Amino acid sequence: MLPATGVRTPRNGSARTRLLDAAVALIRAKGLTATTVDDLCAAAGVTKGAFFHHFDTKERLAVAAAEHWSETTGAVFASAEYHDIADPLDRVLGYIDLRADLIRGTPAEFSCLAGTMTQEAFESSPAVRDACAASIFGHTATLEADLAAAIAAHPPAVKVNAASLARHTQAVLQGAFILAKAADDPALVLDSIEHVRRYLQLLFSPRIQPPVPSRKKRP
Amino acid sequence: MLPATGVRTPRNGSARTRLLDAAVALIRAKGLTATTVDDLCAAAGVTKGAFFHHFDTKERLAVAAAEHWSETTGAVFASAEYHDIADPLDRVLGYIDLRADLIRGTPAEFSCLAGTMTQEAFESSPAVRDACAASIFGHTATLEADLAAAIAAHPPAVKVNAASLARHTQAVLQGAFILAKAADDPALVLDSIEHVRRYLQLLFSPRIQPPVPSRKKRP
DNA sequence: TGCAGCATACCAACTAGTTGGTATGGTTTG
DNA sequence: CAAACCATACCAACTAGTTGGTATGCTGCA
Repeated sequence: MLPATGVRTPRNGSARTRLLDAAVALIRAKGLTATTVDDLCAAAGVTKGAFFHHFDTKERLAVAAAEHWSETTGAVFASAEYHDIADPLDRVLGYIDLRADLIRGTPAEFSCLAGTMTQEAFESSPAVRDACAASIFGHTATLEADLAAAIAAHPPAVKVNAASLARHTQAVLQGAFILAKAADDPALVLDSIEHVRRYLQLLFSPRIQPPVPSRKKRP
Repeated sequence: MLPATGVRTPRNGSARTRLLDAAVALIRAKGLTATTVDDLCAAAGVTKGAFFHHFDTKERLAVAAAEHWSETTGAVFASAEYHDIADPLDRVLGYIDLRADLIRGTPAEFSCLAGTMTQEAFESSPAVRDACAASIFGHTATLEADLAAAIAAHPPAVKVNAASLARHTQAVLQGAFILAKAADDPALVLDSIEHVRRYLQLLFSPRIQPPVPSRKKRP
């Protein structure tokens, strides 16, 4: 017989997962500090006892939320179709186009949890800051491989670094999220995505007189 | 004789200005919500009575801080030397280089107050969000004129919009601030600045076979 | 003398975190 | 196999401290 207590679902990790999902949603909308433990409990449909059973402190929850965020978004990109594209540059552009496709709904729905939390935690909470950094730079790492391959396959006229380029794409997205929030207009994100896309195309497209490498070592 | 009460300086707007300066510093470091009224009063060396004499609510202070930020930073850019450069594209690049020069100290010292506050206020406080938007897009407006002139003087192969390009440069900066905060490394900002700089150069540099305008109107 | 520009003292509501307890399912032991 | 034992998951009520905000009074200047 099922107990009449309602929400009770003593299944493994139910309350924990609900709290993490609530954290992602609330922190993206209101920020970390403004999201109270009571807010989180109400949104997840659990009590404070449950909260502090799973997380020692609110800070620990924030760290766990960043990890949760990395896992869920990581899964989305890992299973995306652009990986199947043969040319590495096209793969990178496929990634860019995917990012554009994901801009739907309100800023709170498409913006980055890690980027949002970083602003509030970078000076006051090293643990949260590091978790955010792991999320952001863990993501750039997935792009970096394709960019390195693109550089090898289509050497740009200018010397560029794959890691730096990967980080730049993330910076553009993070910044575009801020402008979109300020203007309350998701279209601004698409604009900036178009600009990085063009930057990559210009960078990798053959230029006037590509400086033919003299190849002294092996004639 | 100076009163023994110490900090008393009843000069015009003294407490108000000190509160605004404190707000800029504290909010950039800790965020808006985490910065308490008591924090602000302590940093400014005034009491709560003074605070609420000048600002009805904490939200009003945040709005005033955004305006204060616009004024002080606006003055810096308005008096900058890059305006003297003849060529509009070089003027834009001069602006970019100035932004790079301004990256000194910690992220809390060089990052943007408006961008930081936007993240926390965009859903919960329209007044603050609008003040941040005014600050950010007011700044892009100053760049937009030079970009429009650059487009006219050096027509890019691809059709680009001056306003969109101006916003993109801000997005890059805002996003780079976030990455710098996450990694605790100001150099990441310089990296991204270098990328936008190169984007602009590639965009405006003559391409392979610049599509000669047919000029039907005036032969 | 009136009023801008503060200071002091205070408060109600909220905050993160605690306490003591219950329900449930698995594991050990007689 | 069942009773005893125990760990996990959760809950309701409480607390010490903090928060934004208020009420009221003082003080130097125009």
